[in-house]
Amino acid sequence: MDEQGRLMQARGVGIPGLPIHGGPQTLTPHPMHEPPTDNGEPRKQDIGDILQQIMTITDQSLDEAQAKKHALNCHRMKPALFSVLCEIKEKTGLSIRNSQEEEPVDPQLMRLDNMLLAEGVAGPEKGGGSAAAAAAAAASGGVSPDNSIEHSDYRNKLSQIRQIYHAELEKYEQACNEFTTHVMNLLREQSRTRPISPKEIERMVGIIHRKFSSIQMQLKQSTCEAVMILRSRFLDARRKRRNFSKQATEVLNEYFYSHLSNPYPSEEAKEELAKKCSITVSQVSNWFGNKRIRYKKNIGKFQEEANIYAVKTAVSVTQGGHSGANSPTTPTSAGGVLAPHDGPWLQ
DNA sequence: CCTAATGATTAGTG
DNA sequence: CACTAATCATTAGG
Repeated sequence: MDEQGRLMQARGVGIPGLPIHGGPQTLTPHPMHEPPTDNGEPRKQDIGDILQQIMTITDQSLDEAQAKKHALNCHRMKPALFSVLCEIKEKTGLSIRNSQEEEPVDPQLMRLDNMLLAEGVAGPEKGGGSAAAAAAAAASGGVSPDNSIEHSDYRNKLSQIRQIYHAELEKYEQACNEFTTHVMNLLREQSRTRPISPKEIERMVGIIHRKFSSIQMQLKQSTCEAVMILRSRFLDARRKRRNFSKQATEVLNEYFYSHLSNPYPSEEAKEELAKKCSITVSQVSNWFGNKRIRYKKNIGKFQEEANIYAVKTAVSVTQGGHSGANSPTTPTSAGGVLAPHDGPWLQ
């Protein structure tokens, strides 16, 4: 028991180089490396007393402790003692060990940052932002419908998200700075009454920053989510499908039925049709793909439509000169169905 | 509501 | 890569 008590005490203040005077008289330590100065003993005694007071201060009543604290605080040895204790804390790594400096730049955070940048949420201000967003849409979406009407809606929503994101980010930043200065002030304040090394403060600031950056990551993550939802809601044309204008379908149908024997527009023809209908080339291709398959699947259903558009005579199809004598008569005379049976594309 | 029409997407093919 | 065929998701209309 006695031994254990000694051990505990020794563990508490038993610091190499700082002899203790708390134990039994018989146990006066005599470190070998202590310089044999004449007045070494009184000084050691002095420090030992201070330490003893510090150790017992928690056992005392508040008022009494307050007075003792004050007395200790004003002791001439205090600064030196504190600096020594700070050094010891550093050396023993009492408060370190959680400083995995240079954390490997969390790959997930990188991913989020890159994505936000690509979406134009994080990057520079307005102009570049929307351009970046459009570029990203074109790059990943493959098809970038420049139908600006609904696109502006998308941009509005995106800039809304961005606004919120930046506001939140700034709020976090401010809160972080506030908290940091608060903690620093607190530590500085405390450093008058307990040994705190500057490095410790530095480390504390680092911890705070890491914590806040993890909060920031949450913000980034949810922002990314919001952008993704917006994307799928507005840019996925499948969801936001708009029928082509009457005029556009007219142009397309005209081409289709006037080239019924070979309804495969060349790339140039597609480009021209796209321009005329103010849609993209891919949309033209989609339209023709759909039209061909649906026409073939049920020719009867399209007869009426065919007759309407057939009044425009085919121009130079691959070689079909058969319909030369066909004059554009009144639609009522088209009771006899036009025969599209010459389509090799029907197999 | 339901259904047909319709533009877009996807898997599969050459 | 262009195309077909099937399918999805939305729109228009009864």
